[in-house]
Amino acid sequence: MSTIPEAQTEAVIKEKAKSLFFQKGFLNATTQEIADEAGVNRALIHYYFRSRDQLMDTLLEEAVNEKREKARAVLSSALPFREKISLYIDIVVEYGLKYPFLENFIITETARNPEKVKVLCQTKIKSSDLIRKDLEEEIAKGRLLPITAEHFVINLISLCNYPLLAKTVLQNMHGMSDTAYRKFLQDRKEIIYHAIFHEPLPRITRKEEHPHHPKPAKQ
Amino acid sequence: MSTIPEAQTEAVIKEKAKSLFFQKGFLNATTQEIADEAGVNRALIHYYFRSRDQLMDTLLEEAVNEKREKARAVLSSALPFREKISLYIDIVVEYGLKYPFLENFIITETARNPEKVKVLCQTKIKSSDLIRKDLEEEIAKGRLLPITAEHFVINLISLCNYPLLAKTVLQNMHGMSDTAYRKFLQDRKEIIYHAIFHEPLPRITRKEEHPHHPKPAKQ
DNA sequence: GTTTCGTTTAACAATTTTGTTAAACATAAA
DNA sequence: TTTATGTTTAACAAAATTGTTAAACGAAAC
Repeated sequence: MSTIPEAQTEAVIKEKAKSLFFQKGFLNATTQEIADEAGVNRALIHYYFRSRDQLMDTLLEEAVNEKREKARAVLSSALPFREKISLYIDIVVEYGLKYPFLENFIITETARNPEKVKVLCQTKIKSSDLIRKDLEEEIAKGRLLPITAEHFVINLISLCNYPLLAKTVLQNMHGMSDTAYRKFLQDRKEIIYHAIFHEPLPRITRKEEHPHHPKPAKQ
Repeated sequence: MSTIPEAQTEAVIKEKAKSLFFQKGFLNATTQEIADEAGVNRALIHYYFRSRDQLMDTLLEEAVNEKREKARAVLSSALPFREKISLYIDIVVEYGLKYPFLENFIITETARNPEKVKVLCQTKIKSSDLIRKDLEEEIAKGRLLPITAEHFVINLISLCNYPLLAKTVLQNMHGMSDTAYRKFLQDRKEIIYHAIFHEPLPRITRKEEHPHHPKPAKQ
């Protein structure tokens, strides 16, 4: 039917474009540069995505959905509140390590095109709504100082995401190698938990703990 | 000598370009768009700045220096530690209200041109160095839970800056008008102080407190 | 008034970038 | 082998963008 059907050119283009934007941070990459990265002819980008803008929209939408799903999965789980948050930090930081410039991309694209945000957010279940009940219970039990769910979540994502956004600056300012920077972010998992709850991470550090497989529990 | 000498075309271009990049968040603005914003002929941008890249470099350098000086002024003052931090939050948030996309610009430009960071940071007095002594004293006196100066500062600037970076997204997600967003950031001053020190802001809120005039004290 | 000199402008040139298209290509079906 | 169909390519066209330049302009000095 088609040439090299298993290569899935469309997916390759998206994958390499993601790499270019989200990992290498080249937010002004041209269609030619994307094509080069994917090792395909530039016209294929138009063949599959019609225009550069539509490719960008696709990438943006998928990225936002992916992040949203990650957040939703953890925050709406049945885990105890602090376990949830701990897991959330872990996942966001790990994800940020993989795609250091994703947040930057989201922010830049939405700034360029503010009406695009409405489409992205209209069906969005806000993270703050997902943890509001838990949070209010914690506060009622006196286990946490009063704070609104909105500010709580924004504190959390600020602490997780800013060091990713500022990667280049931080790395140079503190003379960190790439491995040193990774270590730095690993350390931050505990720091963030501490800043949020004003107490150390419970028990063992949870570096390898987040599940890649469905939970065994079901009954 | 010159046409409209008091107009200071060069300064107007820089000012309007700053407005375009830092306030409106149009990070891909062309020279034509900058010229239109400034109400001048596009060639003047080359006349004064030689190339688009050099204009960008100038803006970037000035922005970074301005921010650095603001931070340095507060953090190296003789105020008590918590006063310093409180003032710092106030200034950073206010500055962020004025230039919501400045951080974004810095991050994008340095990502596009990583060697530019070295020039910007080589003489930089790190904020973490400015508060290290204070911080260690606070910790030694048992008034603050142990944390490194680096993480402390990064927590602080993360909490201050991320909500500015994510302005467009946050505003749309929570359906905030511009005034509601300003109010939200005002509220955050206290929230941030609270997250950092695990206790409420001392005494009166300090909305109008930061001095625009030199301090009376001298002797 | 004219000269001078820095500033401003319009017009031009070169380059980059996006988007289109017709032809070439490869595979599967006939 | 031929045909049909979806994919890929090179070449082209159009638009956008940057950078240059010669001429126009305007205020101050002569």
